[in-house]
Amino acid sequence: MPELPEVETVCRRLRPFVSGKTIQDVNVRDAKIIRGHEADVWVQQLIGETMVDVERRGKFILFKLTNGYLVSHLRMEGKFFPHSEAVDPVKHTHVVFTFTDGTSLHYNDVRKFGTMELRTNDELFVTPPLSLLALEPFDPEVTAETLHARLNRMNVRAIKTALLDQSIFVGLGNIYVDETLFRARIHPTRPAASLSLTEVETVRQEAVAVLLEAIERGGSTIRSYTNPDGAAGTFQETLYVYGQTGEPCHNCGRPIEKMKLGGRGTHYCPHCQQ
DNA sequence: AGCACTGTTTACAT
DNA sequence: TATGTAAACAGTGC
Repeated sequence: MPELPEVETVCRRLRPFVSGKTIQDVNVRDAKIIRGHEADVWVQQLIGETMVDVERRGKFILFKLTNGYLVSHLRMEGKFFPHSEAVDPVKHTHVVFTFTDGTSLHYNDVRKFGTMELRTNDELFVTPPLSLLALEPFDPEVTAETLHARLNRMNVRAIKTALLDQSIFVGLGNIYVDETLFRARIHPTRPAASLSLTEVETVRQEAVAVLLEAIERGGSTIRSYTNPDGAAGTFQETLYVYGQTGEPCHNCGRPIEKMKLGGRGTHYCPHCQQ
């Protein structure tokens, strides 16, 4: 489901809801979601903790606790739903946080790919998964020079595959990487090492622009994504290539094509992206 | 009915 | 080491 803009939207919604709330109980209905601890041990560590803030790093949600962090990744279908009144869990509700004020936070995940794990303050950024991430895409230290140098070290890897690698560039997923490469007019199969410094700068700028515009629009709802209020995003209305197979290209009018690259559906304009 | 597809990541084989 | 493939799971659409 979510790429960086969707995760940012979720964090913005959850922040005012959970901040300052103390965890009274946690009901783990499917332990598969919990990583690093047995579920009962994990629950005991959380009870009594107060959620101080909600932060985002890449596509990860960081619930800042009185002691340490709860790190969560939604993967394909994970969703957090805040509830002000008691609500019964539904079929795909796997974790329920109940706060001392009677409100609750439900984690639903149809495919059960999502994860939650605890980290101490000291561990947070020096242990996986966060230690494996490149800098945030909006960080001024992410420059064409550093990115170009990194991409140049690769042998045959396609630029799309490289940009999806969160250790190289953070935040893009399958929708936004296709949109980025269309806007940059770069073919997704171009070897990453073949891009000039100028082309890398164009890609970087377009990636940042796409991510920021998508955040502005509350993300993209293609099939199942909603924000924690159940509302859809609107960025899907402005997609140029993702899911636009056969539709006319906004630049040249020729049909958008779809191919398979690295196991992912890949949308592009064969004329505008040479 | 059965197969291919899905917004992610990573374990494993080569 | 780096890269490609399969797998985790459930649902949808052809």
